[in-house]
Amino acid sequence: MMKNEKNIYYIGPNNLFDLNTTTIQDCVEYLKNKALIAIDIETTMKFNGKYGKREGLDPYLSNIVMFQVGDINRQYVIDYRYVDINPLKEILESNHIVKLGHNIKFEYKHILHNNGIKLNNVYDTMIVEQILFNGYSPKLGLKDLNEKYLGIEVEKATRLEFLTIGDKPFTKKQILYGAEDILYPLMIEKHQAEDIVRKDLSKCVSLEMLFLQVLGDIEYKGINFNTDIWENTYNNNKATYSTLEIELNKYILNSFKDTRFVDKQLNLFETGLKCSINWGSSKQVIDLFKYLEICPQEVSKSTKKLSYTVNATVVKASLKTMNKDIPETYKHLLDIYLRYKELEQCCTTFGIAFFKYINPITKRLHSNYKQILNTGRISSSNPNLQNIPSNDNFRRAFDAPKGYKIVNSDYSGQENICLANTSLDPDILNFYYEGHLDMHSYNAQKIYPELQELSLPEIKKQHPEKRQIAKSVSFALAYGGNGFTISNNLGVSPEEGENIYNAYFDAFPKLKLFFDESIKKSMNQGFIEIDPVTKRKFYFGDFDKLREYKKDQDWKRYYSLKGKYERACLNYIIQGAAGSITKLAAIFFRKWLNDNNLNDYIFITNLIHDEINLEVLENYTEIAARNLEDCMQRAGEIWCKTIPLKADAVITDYWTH
DNA sequence: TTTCGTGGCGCC
DNA sequence: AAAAGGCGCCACGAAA
Repeated sequence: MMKNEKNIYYIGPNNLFDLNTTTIQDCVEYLKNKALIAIDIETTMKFNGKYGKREGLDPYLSNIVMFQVGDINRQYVIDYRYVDINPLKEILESNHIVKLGHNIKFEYKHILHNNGIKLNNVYDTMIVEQILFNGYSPKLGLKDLNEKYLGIEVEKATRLEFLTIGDKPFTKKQILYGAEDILYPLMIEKHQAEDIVRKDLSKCVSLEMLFLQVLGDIEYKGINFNTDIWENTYNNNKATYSTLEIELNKYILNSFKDTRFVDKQLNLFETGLKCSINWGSSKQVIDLFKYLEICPQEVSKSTKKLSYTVNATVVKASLKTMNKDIPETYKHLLDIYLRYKELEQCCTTFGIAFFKYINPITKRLHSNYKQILNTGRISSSNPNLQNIPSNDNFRRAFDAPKGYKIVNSDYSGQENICLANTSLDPDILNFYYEGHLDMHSYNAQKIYPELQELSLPEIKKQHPEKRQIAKSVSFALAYGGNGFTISNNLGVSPEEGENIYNAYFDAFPKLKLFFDESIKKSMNQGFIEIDPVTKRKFYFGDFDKLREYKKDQDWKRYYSLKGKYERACLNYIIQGAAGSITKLAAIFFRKWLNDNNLNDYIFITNLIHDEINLEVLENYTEIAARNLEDCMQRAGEIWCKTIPLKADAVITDYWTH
């Protein structure tokens, strides 16, 4: 069905066109018994661009201008500036009527902000597209899907007109555009529906549609942020950082006066020498270290070539190996440089630049969450709240507002327990059955026969280096590493790396079998079934390329891509199950809040993969903590049937983890 | 001036 | 014949 003006009903003042006009009551009557309706809104800047690009997107900084709602036969275009949409409340909150949209988290937040209405039973064609074509890097814009499914080209200039529309009446073109924005997603849904069934992704879609509301709530509420504490941390770091920079400069001036690393200043006011190195530039520091013949090398992740590097881990390792061969003063230089680097990110990414993310209205941080990554996990941006340094100096700034407490809960050993449950390796299961806590010592004991007679605490105490090796080995292997990886990481011979690899899998033979079969299954079917509950999938989008490389005997590319896919086969099922579990836990918790009318007292403020954070009004902390743990454990039970997944909640004054 | 790729590093 | 998974943000520096 194509766009048809007869199907469009306008609700608002200024009936200037030959379009049907009607009332909000008629709209309610028409929609109230439908099973599926679509909604969309157009927004405008609220403060004339005072807050930059965010205006028009951020619910606190925008106004809704147009509100579109309808089904495939009839689309209502409402002038939100003049028409109260509250009569639609029951429909929007109904659990029986599906509200469909494209990126409907946007509508969810704006309608919540402007009308206090939380959309229920939502359905998002953008999220569905991601689920259906995960791995193919699908284009997700409504424009892209219109072209793909409907063969329709929609010009987007009209959308931009809304940003600055003010109180001007709609043009006919704008009204038609508004109607299209709900008609087309409804048509796209029909095309996607078959695919969902064919690919057995209904459960995944259901989970994500519920989880969408969780993210809507989190993004809208934001998280409390104490600028004084953050700034204090910054000032402390900055002072040391500057001191170290001066020390570095002095060192160069004293020791390398006549090199290209020192500029001679010849202006009238200053005479003397100046260190020309910008220590923040890895390129310039590499240049210096090469000159001193102390620059380590590493295979670059992007170019895959052996290149010089000042990566802190690599420099530290090289410092160890070079120890006797380099002058004391070089060691001193490297030492200062490493301390300087430690503070670099603290002063930039996690410095006062962070303040730009504070919402001018709420004074809180409202991160954007990307709902579905390849593995099924989520990501956070603007700001990224998933990579705040775990150091208290930073996390103290995420404290409780007055009258509130923070509740933090995380799964203990989430990915390890997922792996134990999917692989069912008896020796891993045994670790849990016997109630051990220290997985790395346990692994060390499995790898090294000489540790057989010791207890795990004894291993930790007497053989920390063997434990450390076991830790690094199990980490590498869970992500698809092999003997070569181990030898690289530990700086041992390839033979030794191979030995450790074999010792590890000799100790966990069922794990090896599970890994081998997972790879075989996925590589045969052309996709990874990421987890058995949602049946989320990752498709090998470049599978054709793989065949091509093989045909062309381009072995370099062939093995590179093949290896990448094989590693994904292992890693995605571990990360992915964990990701879905946390999503479901948050869904359960949101439901508990709704069922018990606790939405004004308890708020989810952040999700960090295996961790859920809340802000809770003081009287509700116990009940919130207990229920959060319960929701997390109930979600865990659905995936982890053999070894239970446990969550520990703490009630604190600031983010502690 | 803006845009883009890279190296580097924070988190799980 | 490659060689540990998933992200996002920063500064730099070259290209546009």
